Amino acid sequence: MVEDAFEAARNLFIRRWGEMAANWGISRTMAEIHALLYMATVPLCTDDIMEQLAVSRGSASMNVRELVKWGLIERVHRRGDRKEYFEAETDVWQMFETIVRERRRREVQPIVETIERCMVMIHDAKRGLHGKVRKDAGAYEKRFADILDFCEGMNSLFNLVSKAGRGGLKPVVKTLGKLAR
Amino acid sequence: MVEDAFEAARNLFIRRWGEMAANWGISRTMAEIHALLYMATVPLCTDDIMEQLAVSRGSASMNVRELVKWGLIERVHRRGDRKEYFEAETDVWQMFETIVRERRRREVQPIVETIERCMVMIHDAKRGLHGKVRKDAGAYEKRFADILDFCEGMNSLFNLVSKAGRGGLKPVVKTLGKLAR
DNA sequence: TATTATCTTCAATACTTCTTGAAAGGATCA
DNA sequence: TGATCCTTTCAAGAAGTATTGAAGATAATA
Repeated sequence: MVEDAFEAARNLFIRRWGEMAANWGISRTMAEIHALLYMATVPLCTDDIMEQLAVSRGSASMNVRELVKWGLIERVHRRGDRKEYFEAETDVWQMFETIVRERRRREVQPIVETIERCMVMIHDAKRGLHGKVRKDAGAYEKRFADILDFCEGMNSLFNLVSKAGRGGLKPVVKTLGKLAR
Repeated sequence: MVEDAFEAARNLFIRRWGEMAANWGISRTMAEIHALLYMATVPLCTDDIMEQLAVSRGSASMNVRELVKWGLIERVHRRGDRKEYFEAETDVWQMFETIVRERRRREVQPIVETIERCMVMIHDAKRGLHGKVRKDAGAYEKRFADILDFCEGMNSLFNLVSKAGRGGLKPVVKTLGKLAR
């Protein structure tokens, strides 16, 4: 039966998507649910998810909630049906933007703030030093400043790519291609 | 004592760096060792690492090896000293390139290959279908093609930014700024 | 209001990953 | 060669994460 080929392809993809996510600190099941919904042509309910991925109701519920919080899937209601259905964002570009924005906020921002604080600490301690110790202070400052610089650059880059790339990455890549030459 | 301020700042940074890494699927200790070496103004040996981070010899050895494999730190030998010392790459840009290149190879490539395979499966199964089933096949194909497209775009973007950005991200950001306007 | 359908929560448990420390392996020195 | 110093390995155990399933909460219906 041909539907088997579809399902095989889809399941293969779901599995790999989950494995990849696991390497990036995202729970495998959460990513599998995301992949399942991404591929689905109609919204799915909790029971669909449980059945297709062989996970418990609790797990499905938790992970779905997390995905909604991330903004990667949405709850959908159907008239005359008490069940909740879920639907994934299928615009890959939008997906990317959502993920990067969230991770930046949750995981990059804290380290940036910490480094800023570290720089203040070093700067304060530096007053009235001389010789080797002062030189060391300078080295520390440079290390911190370099990372900060990098973070700021990546930040702008993301903002710009995000704006410029809404219609696809091609024009961005093209422009940069010229620059690199 | 002023060195205390240096150490406090450094330790704060090391802790945060480790926490951040843990969110990205990198072992906390490995990241802490990396941060310790990144901040160090001289190469450190295994005993330094053990002492400063309070980890066992085994753990230090394992994690250091992994970092060398990633290309983020290097072994350094000193004349007249049997110990091995370690030194981190301190060019943040180079660090970024190394990390992205490695992760792409290890984690993104597999999913790209899987998707390509999935597309072939769907394409083969599609022959001689019609009506709704054929339409579904089309939907599947589009989902796969979209991700692939995105991956390819990001790939080129990274290659270009990588080339163009060696001297810092600023010119890249500037160029893209014009494009976005 | 009672009933039924559905969703959420959470303590117990299964699973995975990380760390330890001691033993074995290698290299250098006297 | 034997002694010494240092590194690597790995089985056992600790720590951290994810999953389950059933009880409790919630909401729609009759």
